[in-house]
Amino acid sequence: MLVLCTGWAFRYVQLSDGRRQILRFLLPGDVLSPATIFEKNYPSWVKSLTDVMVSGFSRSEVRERCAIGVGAPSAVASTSIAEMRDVSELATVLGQCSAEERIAYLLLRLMSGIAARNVIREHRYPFPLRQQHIADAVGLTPVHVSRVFGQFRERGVLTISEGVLTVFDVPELERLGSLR
Amino acid sequence: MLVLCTGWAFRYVQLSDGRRQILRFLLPGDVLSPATIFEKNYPSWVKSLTDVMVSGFSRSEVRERCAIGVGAPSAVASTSIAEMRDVSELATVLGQCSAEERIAYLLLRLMSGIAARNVIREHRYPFPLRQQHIADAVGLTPVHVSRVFGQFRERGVLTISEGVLTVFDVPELERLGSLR
DNA sequence: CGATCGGTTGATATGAATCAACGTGCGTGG
DNA sequence: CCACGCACGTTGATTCATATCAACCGATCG
Repeated sequence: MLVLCTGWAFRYVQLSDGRRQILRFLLPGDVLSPATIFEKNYPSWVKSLTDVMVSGFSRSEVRERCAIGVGAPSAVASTSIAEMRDVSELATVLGQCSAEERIAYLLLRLMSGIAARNVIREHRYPFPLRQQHIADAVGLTPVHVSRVFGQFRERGVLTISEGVLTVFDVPELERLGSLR
Repeated sequence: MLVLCTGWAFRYVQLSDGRRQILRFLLPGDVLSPATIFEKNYPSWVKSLTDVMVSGFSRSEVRERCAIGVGAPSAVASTSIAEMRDVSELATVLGQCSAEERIAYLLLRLMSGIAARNVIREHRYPFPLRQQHIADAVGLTPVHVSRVFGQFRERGVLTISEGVLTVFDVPELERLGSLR
């Protein structure tokens, strides 16, 4: 079982015709592929976005700690649950929401993840994603992602530049991106 | 923990503006909401499609059996894994695939589930879904679902009528609906 | 200095949504 | 038994959101 220690990465599915779906962006502390806790050969593709450090627990180690019971069982359970909830939400967003809503949703999810690990001032979030990543995560074209960001900029909702996401209008972003 | 004994049902997410995403169709033997095995208050909506029978295991019962270890731990693990895989696949299909591909995918998934529980002859599958359900599952409009079915019919791929799905051209359906 | 990458922008095409009408079967109440 | 309403599916016309194609720009890098 691998855990991301520093840097950004993402887990994804690759179709043979080149399309890919990014299922989750991984931040420090995230398990690369929670399903492998239960099943050894669960196929799962991960790529790094930035420089990255990873550390590993063996499955037997995890099982042992679960047996002893020092919080490991609940830790395993809660990351599995979080995983389930996240993917279900993603499916819901992809099935039901417009381009704007999808992107807003993704940004909010990322923001809360980033904020949990960094001190955020003035709504400026470190943001290493390329528009291609966003496109692959929300099922849109990079050029359409660019257009949506253009609109967000014009409307004074947010900007991204030089690896920093700056949000001016959090309520508006939440209005669009929270699955009410 | 609730298990479906007879009949069809589905698990879904309801957004406050009326949109809903069907996450999974449930067939006999399926756990209504696997996440509740781990977390008591995991919110999860289920509706029945046909008349239905359900039976319940208490969480303590499950935990006990896991402790004794009569196959229960691996059963819990494998349904959780299957669940993860399914939702991830759904997200991938919703993010990357066209209307035809989405519907083909859904039908193939359902067919394998049905075939695992029934004797299927001449590719005729019992099929209680309304087009609205399909629409909510694959993120399309009911009228568009109707059009896609119309094309499938014209091309001699399949028909649905009177609660029976008949597939004439399985390879074509697989060409469209398997995430290669 | 040219090449490549990432993003932006415009023109156009296309897939799916929307709006609306219609048919059919079915249950319900008169 | 009939008439009506209603749910479900189909079909056509039109609109709208997003994709596609293409050109361009600035930064970065060998």
